Amino acid sequence: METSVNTKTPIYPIRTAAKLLGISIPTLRMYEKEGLIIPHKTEGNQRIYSEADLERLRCIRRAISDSKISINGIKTIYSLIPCWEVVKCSEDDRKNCNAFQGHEQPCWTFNHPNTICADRDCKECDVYTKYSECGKVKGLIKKISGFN
Amino acid sequence: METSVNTKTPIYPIRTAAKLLGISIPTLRMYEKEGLIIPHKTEGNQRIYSEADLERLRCIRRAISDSKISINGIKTIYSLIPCWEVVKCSEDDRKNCNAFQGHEQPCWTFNHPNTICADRDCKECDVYTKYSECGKVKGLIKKISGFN
DNA sequence: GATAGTTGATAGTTATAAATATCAACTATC
DNA sequence: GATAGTTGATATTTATAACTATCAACTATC
Repeated sequence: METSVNTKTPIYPIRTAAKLLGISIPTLRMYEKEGLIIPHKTEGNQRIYSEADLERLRCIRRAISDSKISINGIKTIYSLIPCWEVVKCSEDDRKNCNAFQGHEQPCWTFNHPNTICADRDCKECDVYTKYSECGKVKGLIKKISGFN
Repeated sequence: METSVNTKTPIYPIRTAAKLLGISIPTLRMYEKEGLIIPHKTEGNQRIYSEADLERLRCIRRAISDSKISINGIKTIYSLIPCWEVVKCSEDDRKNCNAFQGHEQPCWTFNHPNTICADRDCKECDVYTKYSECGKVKGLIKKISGFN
């Protein structure tokens, strides 16, 4: 168990995060509303970002600014992540899962009643943390088909 | 072997296709330049579209106008289609294949020297014809992981 | 308890992707 | 061979997604 400060420790309030990324505070809130990012929150509901969150956000910014992929495009790409292979959910889970059925929203933006994910915290889940960019998504698709 | 006129038979010149879709001729040319569509061509290099082409284009239009996915987003999504599972290419093929490695362009926009695809006509390939929309792409990803 | 920073919401701005218009050179059809 | 339609290329327009500013109500820190 990691106890010291690491890349996942939330430390930056929204103003600092925005400044480090070179964007405005409302933009950060929008990315969250769109389901691209899940920052930590304080008891008083204030957002705090970790170094890993910033890295994820830089990745999102590259997709938007450099690769010219729209936010809805990014959401759709995230929705293609084969999450069922990552969390190893059951056939019943998949039947009950809106994320498995759809292709508009990332799985972590859904409620998951009656699935293995119901008890889990999406922002700690590998599906959310490990496949933030296209190359990694494609890498996972290759992997589940037996290749690398 | 199908001999009569079917959905894949090229019949519409560009003006007709544009009118049927409610878009301009330059827009149709742009979609082709971006690699979203591969229309048939006459001996004199003029485009002719089939009913299947129109259906594909309607699907692209929905992605852009309704789902708000940018053209580069659509290209990226197409690049995630696990084509290697569809054409059953060899490990050597995959090593030599820019489509397998990348995630910016659909595989049918690449030259495929030194792969099984070198001899094939991409616009007849299942990769191009069968996975024109997101739901179908996700369906294929599910399938190769053993589910439906 | 006063100051600084946050919240979500709405209204407004801006940057630019997507679409169109126009062109001279070429192809098709009668 | 004349008319209509096409080609690719470049320049221009337009629609709007992405972003920002501002607000009163709330939270944090001294």
